Amino acid sequence: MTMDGEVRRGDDLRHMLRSARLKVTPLRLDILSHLVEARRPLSHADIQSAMSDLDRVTLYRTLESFVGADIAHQVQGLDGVWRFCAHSKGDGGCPGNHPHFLCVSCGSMICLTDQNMPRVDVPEGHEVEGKQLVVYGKCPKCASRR
Amino acid sequence: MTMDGEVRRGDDLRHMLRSARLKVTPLRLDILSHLVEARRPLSHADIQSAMSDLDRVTLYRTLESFVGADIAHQVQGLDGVWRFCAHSKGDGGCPGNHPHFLCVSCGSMICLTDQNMPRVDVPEGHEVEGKQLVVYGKCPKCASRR
DNA sequence: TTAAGTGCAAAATCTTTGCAAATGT
DNA sequence: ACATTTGCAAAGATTTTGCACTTAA
Repeated sequence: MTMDGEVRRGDDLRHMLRSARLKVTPLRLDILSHLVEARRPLSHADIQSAMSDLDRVTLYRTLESFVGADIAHQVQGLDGVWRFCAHSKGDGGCPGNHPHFLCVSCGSMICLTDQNMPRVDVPEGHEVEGKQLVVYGKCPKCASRR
Repeated sequence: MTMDGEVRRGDDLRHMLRSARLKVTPLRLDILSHLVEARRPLSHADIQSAMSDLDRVTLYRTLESFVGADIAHQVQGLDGVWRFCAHSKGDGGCPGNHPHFLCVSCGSMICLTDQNMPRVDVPEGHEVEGKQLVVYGKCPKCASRR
């Protein structure tokens, strides 16, 4: 990775936070960076193990602020675990609303950004605000080693 | 409700449990009855408040046994709360796999049994075992009282 | 300067585990 | 009779709250 690339990336992260009216702090840059780099939804545990001495509570609040400021969204699979995905634009990013795939064996989740959310009809009077579609099964790794 | 209806229903419940190779106990009949009558997914809390002096742990295990024996399925919305729905056949039942609607305001959930699950393409090598689609928004009650 | 963010301790919840007593088949 | 199921107690895990200290703007 070039130095230019790193600088660019850092600036992007700062910009994401600033335009979301969140203060730019080292910790937020760090957490956001992890989410963006991952390019897939990460669980609390994923982030914690990646950033060893990170306070649990602070992580809860940071992720909450990201979701609230709409620079990330949260999804959960059948396992009840929340996973967070940054809304990075362009290049493999995770911009909008799309289905996710969850591996029930290893717990990894990926975004299916090339798929659209289906149209669903709801009974008269119901107001739809959004949808969440999780496809679950085995990822290639877990499917093969069996 | 006629006496005949009640007798029939009780027999149905017994039959559901028996054919799932679960022992027929008063408690299971009671919990299953609630799920079947509700005709929509009920949360832990829903069931507990409906059955005042019910041991939490026993409820966990009972619901687990229902799901394991495949006479109920579990879904969760964006709120991270598990909800359980009985697989009662026919007449408004909740037999298969289908989308659900969750009211983000009051937390009630309904089955959209008239809608099919969408087809979703996953990347090469991924094995799909199932899907979960939750549409969220406001139910008619919560949409109107605003 | 000051409103927002962070770290630590502690509380409140939620979920699981172990085991003895009760119960369906 | 015997394997299941249930209720209680207690452990474990997860999530939230409060508050003093620090930091970005």
